[in-house]
Amino acid sequence: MNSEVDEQMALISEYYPDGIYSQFVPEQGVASTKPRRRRRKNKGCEGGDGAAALRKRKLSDEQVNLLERSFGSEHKLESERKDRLASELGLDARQVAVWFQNRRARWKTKKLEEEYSKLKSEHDAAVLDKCRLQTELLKLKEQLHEAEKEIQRLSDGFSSNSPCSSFSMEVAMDPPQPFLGEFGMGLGLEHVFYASHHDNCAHGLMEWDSLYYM
Amino acid sequence: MNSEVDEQMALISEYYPDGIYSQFVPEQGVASTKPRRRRRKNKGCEGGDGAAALRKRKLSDEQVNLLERSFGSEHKLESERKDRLASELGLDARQVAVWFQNRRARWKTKKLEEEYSKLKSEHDAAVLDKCRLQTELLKLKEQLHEAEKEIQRLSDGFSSNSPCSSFSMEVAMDPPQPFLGEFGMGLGLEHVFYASHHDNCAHGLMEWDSLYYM
DNA sequence: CAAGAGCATGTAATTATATCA
DNA sequence: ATGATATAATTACATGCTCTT
Repeated sequence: MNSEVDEQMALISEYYPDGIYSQFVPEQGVASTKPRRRRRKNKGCEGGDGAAALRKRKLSDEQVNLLERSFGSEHKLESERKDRLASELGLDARQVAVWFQNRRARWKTKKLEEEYSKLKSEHDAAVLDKCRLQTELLKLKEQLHEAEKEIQRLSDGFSSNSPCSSFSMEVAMDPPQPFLGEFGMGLGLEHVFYASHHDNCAHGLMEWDSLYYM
Repeated sequence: MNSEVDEQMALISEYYPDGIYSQFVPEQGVASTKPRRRRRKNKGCEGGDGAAALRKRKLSDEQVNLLERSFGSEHKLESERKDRLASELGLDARQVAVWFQNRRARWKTKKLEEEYSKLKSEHDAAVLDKCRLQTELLKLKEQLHEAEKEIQRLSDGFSSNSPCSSFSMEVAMDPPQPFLGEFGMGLGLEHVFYASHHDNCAHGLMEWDSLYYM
């Protein structure tokens, strides 16, 4: 019922005459100084089948499965493994190499996404923690203030002073002390600063969606 | 001296016989459930040039520039703009659409990387902040403790009690109070938890590099 | 030094699916 | 529902880099 009319339309796509790569690009006048071509093995038209050099897209599930398993055990691909896989799968060694390159790229992207999610949740937790700490801090300062008043009251109200007490009165009013010197700095991504993003509470809880159009 | 020879290369690569699309995918005996394909315009042979059906990879700088500018002003692409661009550039409307699709994908990836960097620095700053707060908190608790002792000493040493003082003695010993209920939850990426990663200080300052093989 | 292999990255195109007017 | 557009995933290719022979 799903409008899947499969009337013939051919998915081929590419055809390598294997001798035609004419250099002329008719329009699009560019200098085209040198037609130097690199590394263009005999790929394509002498593979195994007499069927003339048809690109075949979409590897089969089995092929993908094996490739995937192989990738799972090791991302790198040495010649030997490549050739073995190629013959096992009935593919070009070139295709196997390309597949691995693309797979690595995909893996990297996915990994970045995962890391982003992880970092995001950690960050949110940290921000919440900061909130909690700040609240607690405020409460403590208040209590300390009360305590000081109490002390003042007690020591003033009765005698003039109380000996053997080295209690200092300058509490709870210390400046925020800079503290951020050098740390694990400047190694990973290019521009990772410790810029004080002055994120007080209630900040930094947005979702990855909105920043699409920016 | 910077290997920036702009020899542009002019390589074509693909050749659409534009009538030959045989469907058979010779070897690779897989089930190949359905060869269904979609939408195969008459592309290629009606562009502007009389040169029959040559696919050229690598759009020219001018073409890319215009596309890029257009993309810059708006990521979406309506029919009208697409057709206009296509004719201005001497490209297929299909190619313009494809270019925009790919461009959006690229943009998204880049954006993710940027967001990761940004989030990372914010996170690091937050962790440092937490450290600072915890230090401060400890110090305050200590001071408060001292104050309590002082109060104890004062109120015990002299009279029995002091009136009009509602000072409570159970300070600085409050439990960490859970606090994380529901918040800005479950909207962006799939799995963003508020899992308490029990990250006390000195944690969470790693770089994006190591997690390659994991 | 040149040639070649492997790899990362960028780009073009295809396939598949979902969505919307 | 039919067609156009969007996204996501794939396949392939080009190119520049590094390292090795």
